[in-house]
Amino acid sequence: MAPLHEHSDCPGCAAPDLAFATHDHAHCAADALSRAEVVTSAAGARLTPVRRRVLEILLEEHWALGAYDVLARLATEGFGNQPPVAYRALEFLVEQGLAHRIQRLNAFTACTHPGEAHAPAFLICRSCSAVAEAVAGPVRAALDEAAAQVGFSIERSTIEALGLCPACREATA
Amino acid sequence: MAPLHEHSDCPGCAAPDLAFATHDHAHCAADALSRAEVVTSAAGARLTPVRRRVLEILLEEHWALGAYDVLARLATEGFGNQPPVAYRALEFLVEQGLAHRIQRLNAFTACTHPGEAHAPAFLICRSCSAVAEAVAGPVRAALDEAAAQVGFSIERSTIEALGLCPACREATA
DNA sequence: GCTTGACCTGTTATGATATTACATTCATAG
DNA sequence: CTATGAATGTAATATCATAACAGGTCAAGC
Repeated sequence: MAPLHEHSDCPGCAAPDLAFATHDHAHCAADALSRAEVVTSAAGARLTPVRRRVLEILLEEHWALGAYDVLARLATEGFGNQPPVAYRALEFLVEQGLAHRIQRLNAFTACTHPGEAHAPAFLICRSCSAVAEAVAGPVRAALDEAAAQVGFSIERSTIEALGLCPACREATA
Repeated sequence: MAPLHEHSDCPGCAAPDLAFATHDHAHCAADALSRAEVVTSAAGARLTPVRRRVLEILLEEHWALGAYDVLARLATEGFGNQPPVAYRALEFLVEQGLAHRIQRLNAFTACTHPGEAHAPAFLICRSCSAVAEAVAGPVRAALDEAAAQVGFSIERSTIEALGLCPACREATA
């Protein structure tokens, strides 16, 4: 799929470490939303009000939200306030590649590169909680290689790192 | 730390894909236990009865057990039957590098290479539930490189792959 | 325009995983 | 032998997740 705008025009969108870089976040979020429209309609799926709203909520910040955090937001806005409401919308977004589940945090984050095929790796700052999607190609390749050596075939992978983002490392030092 | 025996003498222990290979499991488990004694005493820690028993339970099979599974076993053997009993022992084993937590499964597995420094990667068979520790050096190196590119410093990493082990892939085909 | 069927949303209820707080027991250094 | 810190036991509760079913929405085809 072609990007909806030239990323080289957009300082921030071009960065792999989007979440850690200062950038035009309103643009970043609006772009993700419009890509979401494209992705879902191409898949013959419907980006309904709840689903769209959940994505908007995830897009507000570059960190991960628990399902119950999302649910609380939804409830104040007139949507249902039972867990399945949030879990179903989140599951849909993950299936469509519009959001990711962070296993370490039992939480969800909006995808910063929707519509682009990628097996993501996540960098999670333990100080400010920001979550960035790293360039995962080489990591995934190394993992595939390790699996191939023992005859294991990988279907899904979880690659997450916990540590300090540049800004927090700076602040700590 | 020097290994407690020559692994080249031990078909199975030499394999990186121990969990997927047929091997002398009694030996494998006994070896892990004796290494555990060494590791804990070297660290000035105590391998108490509960802790030792939890490790033995994890060592019975090469798959991951939930904290409540472990707890149920402990309870039938006269140990406490409240969650903290299991969680504390498991936490201790993880701290000592004698067990690992599998984030994807919310479960724990005995380490197959205790006493050897390693940032592990796990291969989880979705069919037989076996969990193997893969050779993770190159994977971790690639992840470190990706993190370094954006100035992120990694403290802990989670690398897990879900798929089919050689035997189950064979059986499915 | 009606029907029908698929999908989506909402709710109840429950299950699964994990932690806090505090009381008690145990091992060991002094 | 006793003081001390570590380990264990227990109750209570917090947090995360799903099963099962009822009702509503919407668009395709008649």
